[in-house]
Amino acid sequence: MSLTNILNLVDSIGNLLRSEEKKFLQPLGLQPIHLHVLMYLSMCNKYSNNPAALTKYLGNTKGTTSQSINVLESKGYLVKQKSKKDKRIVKLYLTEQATEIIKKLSFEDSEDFFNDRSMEITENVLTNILKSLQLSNQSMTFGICKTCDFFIDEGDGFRCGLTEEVLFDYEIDLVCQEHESELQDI
Amino acid sequence: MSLTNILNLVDSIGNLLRSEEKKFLQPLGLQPIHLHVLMYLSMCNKYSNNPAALTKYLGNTKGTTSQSINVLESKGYLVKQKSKKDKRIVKLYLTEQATEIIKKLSFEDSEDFFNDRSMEITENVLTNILKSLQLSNQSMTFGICKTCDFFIDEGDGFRCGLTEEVLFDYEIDLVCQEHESELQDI
DNA sequence: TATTATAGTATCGACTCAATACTAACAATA
DNA sequence: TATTGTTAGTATTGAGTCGATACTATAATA
Repeated sequence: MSLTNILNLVDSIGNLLRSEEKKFLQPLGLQPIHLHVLMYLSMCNKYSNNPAALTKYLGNTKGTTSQSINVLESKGYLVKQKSKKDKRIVKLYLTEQATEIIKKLSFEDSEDFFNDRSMEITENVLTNILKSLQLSNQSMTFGICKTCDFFIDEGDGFRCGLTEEVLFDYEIDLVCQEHESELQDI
Repeated sequence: MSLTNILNLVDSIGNLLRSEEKKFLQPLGLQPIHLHVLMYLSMCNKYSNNPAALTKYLGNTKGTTSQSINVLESKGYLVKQKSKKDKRIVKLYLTEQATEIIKKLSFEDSEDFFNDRSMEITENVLTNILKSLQLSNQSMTFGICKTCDFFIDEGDGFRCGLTEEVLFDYEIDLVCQEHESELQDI
């Protein structure tokens, strides 16, 4: 029972998921990287749906990211829109065509497969592993809004302590590139 | 607490590991796929260190695998050797140069980070997730020798029930392409 | 022996990716 | 306001991966 074992398992599951992804994407003429872009955009918030955040998330160069985006745009999976606040920034929005693909690839929960307590512990361990890896590599944390240190619950609503903006209910479960937090206890 | 959450975590950790891998591999002139080949060869047994098994494991075509192997061979990371039993089969062996790279990339265990019971449960849940994914996709299981249904403990030694061959101690922790097993209880 | 199946290779075109150089927009300062 | 530097993103090009196809060599089978 060691961290190495767990990381090897994570890697094996990842390999398998990617291998299955490939079979699914082939007929659509898409590459794995394109699906990762779509997945990211489907779960990130309004501060994080731009090429720069994608570049950090994917670990590619910005030129490479730019090309991946162009491919997806030309195939109708996303649309670009210049930010009005800062005209250098491009906002990326998924099309209906893209969200349908993502829906097909999401897993239906088989709740009866493991007991709740085991799932909870597993989720906690993995969350902490992810965070400690992110910390030790000085990479962006890209966590979920509501788990961020900047997140403020005002009782009658939510607010981001960094941008000072009000957050709608649906936004607090999305991934943010500005996410910051300490490790949780288990 | 759901399977989807856990798979998303697995995916995120996988993305991060790959992103870090890339930074490490860049100066060596290697691609991620090459590292996966080396990793696989470092943990597979004598029935599984051939291009065909690699092809199944990686989910690529055999032509693609052949090219990846050639790149690694030309850079001195592995050597080929024709099987004497079956002259169609090529055995792949890692060089010293390759094992050094793998050593650098393996994680040192930080045992104090999580408690043993949590780690054990996590490992178990992930193992079962992996197995059920493998089953539902009819993909090769590629499990560890000693967890295989063909594995025989004879008291004074070990044996493979499929090939009938005697197994040395160091072999029973290696990955085998012929691995078969049922799901474990948790 | 003839046929079929298996293991692996060679070649080529499509495509990804990194590197480089570039433009446009913003920010800071004098 | 003009200057300088920074940030966000794009365009181009060359190296290299990958998949498809066609191929050789060996083994298994009828």
